[in-house]
This record gives sequence, structure tokens and C-alpha cells, in this order.
Amino acid sequence: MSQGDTDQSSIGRTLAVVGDRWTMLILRDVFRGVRRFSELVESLGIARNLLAERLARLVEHDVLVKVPYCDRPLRHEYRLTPKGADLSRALIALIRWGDEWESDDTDPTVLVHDHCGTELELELRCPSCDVSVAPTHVRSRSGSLL
Amino acid sequence: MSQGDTDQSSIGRTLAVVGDRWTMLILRDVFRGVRRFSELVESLGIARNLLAERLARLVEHDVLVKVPYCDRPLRHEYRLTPKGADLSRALIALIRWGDEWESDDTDPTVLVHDHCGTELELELRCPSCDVSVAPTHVRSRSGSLL
DNA sequence: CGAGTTGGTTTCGAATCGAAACCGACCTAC
DNA sequence: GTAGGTCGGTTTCGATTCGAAACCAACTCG
Repeated sequence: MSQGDTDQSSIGRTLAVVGDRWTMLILRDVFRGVRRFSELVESLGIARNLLAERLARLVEHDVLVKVPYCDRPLRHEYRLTPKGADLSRALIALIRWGDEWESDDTDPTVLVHDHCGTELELELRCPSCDVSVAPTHVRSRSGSLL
Repeated sequence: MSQGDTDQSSIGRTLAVVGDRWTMLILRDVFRGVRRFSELVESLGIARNLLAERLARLVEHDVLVKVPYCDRPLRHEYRLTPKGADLSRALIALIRWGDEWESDDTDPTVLVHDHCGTELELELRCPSCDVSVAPTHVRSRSGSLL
């Protein structure tokens, strides 16, 4: 990839960290509690070398941390940092889109509020107008997004 | 990629459509109004063969449509379908994360409400409780997500 | 006619992926 | 103490994908 934009825009920088076919899948598993190397291999069907490389990149970018879960023998697991946990919105947005538009009507990952069970909405809000904002009313401060 | 999960989970199916280093960047440009082949090449610095392949995939998956913008000579541009427009939440989530955590403090893409200019928040809401829901209170109907 | 523009396709070397084999540190059982 | 197993990788190597550049077809303009 050259550079036309890739590392000099907000989304380009995001994709430099999580923009490949595996990383978001790995993070979804970590969110769900699958945190060890061999569990991730098993759960995702990813090649071990790729998983090792992706985890190293995520640690390097401070999305995950490697913490010991056992001393004898010394073993580690991968946990989300606050930066990593903050990817939940993106992850949820991707999951919801897949359920809405690419579902084969079998196993949607319905996301619900944990104490009432209602299906959640991901909503763009204007804190000062206190209203939900449609995508067509979003602008970028330096030019229009939509 | 084998299949351990890739095409049988919501997010796996999403990533099968938009999960590579270029597709979200292409879509961001289309959202911004960059819709023609040569404009996209110029704006992104993407190789022409890759752009052609990605656009074909997005059309095939009904994320974009090819519409004529000129009859003589016949020329086309790519527009978002409703399905494509619905990726705005994911796109916005990725942009915001990049601004928050990967910014080099130069050119954040601040997203604002078009008629008051306030910076927008992407919020997970429970429509029945009418409250904002933290990522830690999200569950999947078939097991916990976080 | 010849030159320019648009929207691609073809070609080919370089980088990345994926499957499998290998490895080192550390158990546990015998 | 040594054989076998587990965990978390690393190495190897053929297959796939990427990226840069050249090429091309359809069309317009002068």
C-alpha cells in the first residue's frame, strides 16, 4: 500500500491497526473471554504464525496487554486495554451490520441490554441538541462527510 | 483463510465484504462524494486493478451501485445503496477511534452535527430503558459478548 | 485524422498468507 | 530421570494476493 491516504487520515490510522481479515475477529473473541493463544487458534481457525503476529501488533499498539495467568509454568493471556475496550463501538457496529444485511437468517448475534434483554441500538447523538442524528446530517469539521 | 469462524458469524460475514485494508477507505470516499474511478485512484493512491476488483465486489454485495452520470460518452459513478449507507455507523466508529487513540494531533476528522456544529457521540442505547448502555452491559442473546 | 480522457484489464515481481513441521520451557507420571 | 504432554510460539515453503506499470477500448474534441 502506497500512502495516498492510508496513514494520514483518522480511518487510515485505525485500519493500520485493525484493518485486516483477522484482527477484528481476534478482538471479538478477546471481548468474549477467549484470551489464550491456543484457545484463539481453536476458536478462529487462524494459522498460528498469523495469530502470533497479530497479537504482537495489537500489544505494540497498546490495544491488548499480555498478562500472566499462571506462574508455574509461566503462561500469559491477552487482555484489552482501555484503548482496546474502546473498539467495542466499532465491533458492535460491524456485528449489527452483518446481522442486518448479511445474515443467512440462522445465527444472528443479537446484542441486548444485560438487565432488560432489549435489543440495543447504536445511535449517533448530538449531546447539545439531545437528539439522534441521521447519517445525512453528519458533517466533518473540515468538509462534509456524507 | 480457512473458516473457523469467518463466514459463519455476524462479524465474519461483515468482514468478508468490508474487511480489508482498502474497502472502508473506498467507502469513506464515496460517502464524501468521491465517486468516480479515477477520482478514487487519485484520492486513495490505490492500484487500479485493486480498485476495480473492490468496486466489483461492493456492487456484487449490493453495497454500491453503478449509475451513469453522463450519456455521451457513457460514464458511470458509484453510489451507496441503503445497505451501503447503513455502514456509516461502523465507518464513524472507526474514524472516532482513530481520532481518539491514533491521532498524531494534526488532522482529526471531527464529526459534527450539521446544524449546530457540536461534536457527535456514537452511543449504545437501550430503547426500552431509554438509557445509554456501557459496553460492559452488553450481552449477546446467545452468551455474553463482553 | 491525431491527441486526450475515462474506466478499466493484463502482466509480473514482491509481499503476505496458510498449513504443517519444528522447538523450548515447563509440567506430570512412571 | 526420562518419556510424554501442554502451551506458546517460530520456521519453512508453496499458494495467493498486492502493487506498479504498461496496455487497451470507447469515446470526444479539435
